[in-house]
Amino acid sequence: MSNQFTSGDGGERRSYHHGNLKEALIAAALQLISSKGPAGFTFAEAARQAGVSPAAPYRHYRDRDMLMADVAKRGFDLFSERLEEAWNKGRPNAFEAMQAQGRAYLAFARTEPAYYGAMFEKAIADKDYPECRAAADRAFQVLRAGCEAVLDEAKPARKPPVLMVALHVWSMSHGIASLFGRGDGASRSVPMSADDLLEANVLIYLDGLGIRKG
Amino acid sequence: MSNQFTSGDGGERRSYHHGNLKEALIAAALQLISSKGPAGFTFAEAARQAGVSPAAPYRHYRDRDMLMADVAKRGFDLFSERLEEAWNKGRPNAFEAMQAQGRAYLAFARTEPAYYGAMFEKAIADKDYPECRAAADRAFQVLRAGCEAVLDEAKPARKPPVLMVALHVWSMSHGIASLFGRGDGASRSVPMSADDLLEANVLIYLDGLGIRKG
DNA sequence: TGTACATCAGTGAACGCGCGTTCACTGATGTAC
DNA sequence: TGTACATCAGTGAACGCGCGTTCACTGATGTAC
Repeated sequence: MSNQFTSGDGGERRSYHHGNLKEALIAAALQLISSKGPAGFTFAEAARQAGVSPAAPYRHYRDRDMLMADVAKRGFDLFSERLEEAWNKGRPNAFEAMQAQGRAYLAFARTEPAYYGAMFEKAIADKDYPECRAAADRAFQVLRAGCEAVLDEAKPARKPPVLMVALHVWSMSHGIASLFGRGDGASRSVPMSADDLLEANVLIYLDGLGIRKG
Repeated sequence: MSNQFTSGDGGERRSYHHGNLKEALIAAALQLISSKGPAGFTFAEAARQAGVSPAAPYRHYRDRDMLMADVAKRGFDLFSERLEEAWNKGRPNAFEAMQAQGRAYLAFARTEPAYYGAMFEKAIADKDYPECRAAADRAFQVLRAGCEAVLDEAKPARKPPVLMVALHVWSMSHGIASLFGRGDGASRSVPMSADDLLEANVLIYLDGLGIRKG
């Protein structure tokens, strides 16, 4: 199967078959979501942008929502990778690695607002898309594993439930990302960067758990 | 100006003039947003639900987004009221009052998902709607005042910047509300209530600031 | 108190548009022999 | 190596639909005198 799609975005094809339509649809969806929000993405326009008739996408996705769910699923997969990388197997130590993970969280929301929007603002119920949900769960497990390692390393006097800590870290990250750390212009302006805000929040929180740097 | 709108939802009018169309449009918008999300709300359907021709809303709002912004603005106003009530002038003490405010935050997101969606997920830039933005700022000031009172009451060894603390409290609340505490079914299921999660998060955070109950 | 009139808040028909989706179809590709 | 054929991945025309918005209009209301 030779790959005949062209490199540019305008993309006139040379052959009857596109050769890479699925990927092109995902790319178009991301571009549309990032410029007009998850609600502004349409099947028809994605097709147009991929240089293909409006019926073509149906060879690859059952309907519009299925494509949306696939975007979200891929977003979660990429998100997991980024968090995993940042975690870097807990080096140099769990405490530092967790800060890096927090920065990676915000970096993802900032640099991939389209994925982030598809993941958290898609107007479809993820219970109808098990693959998407599973990918989301995997991403959460990465966060959770990090929290567990931090607790194991620090051995605070009273060890809190790992799940609770992970949910807290997720909430703090997501709260800051959605209020102040979006790549698009929708974020409120405040006199601190989202990164600084999250780092401080997590540090104070860990302090409250009896965990200090070192 | 006699008020001739009928009590029921179906609402057949008796006269040529509606008498209360603006309010009816807001009500319809809320109902639509809560059942189909902010993106699922249309001007035409709001008119239909108010029992009025599709041209009528233009007597009250310049366009669809203007109505959306008004819903968000009213949401922020109501939100401010609820937070203010819960704060109850800092009684019995600032620490307790802040917990009550946290519960009120989640209660608002849970019982008024339509307002909450309009406030935080409307796909319009609030810089274009100064009244909406001003209402949002007022709501934040309520949160901020609460944080300031808590700091004043507790006088921790090192007093952190009030603005930072307020942003943290807002982020934690919003993070938990949007991930776990929506009124609609979109929330993930976790083995703790959103209320418990937020209370614990704030307590641990305050502890980290050197502020303890009492 | 009655009446003329300005203003307000609706009507309803129409417009152009883009959407999702379907259909019978066809060009290109890969494979069996 | 050549050929017949199944399958795959497109086309393009068409459909019904609901949307936002506009227009000239009209019924109801409030007010000046």
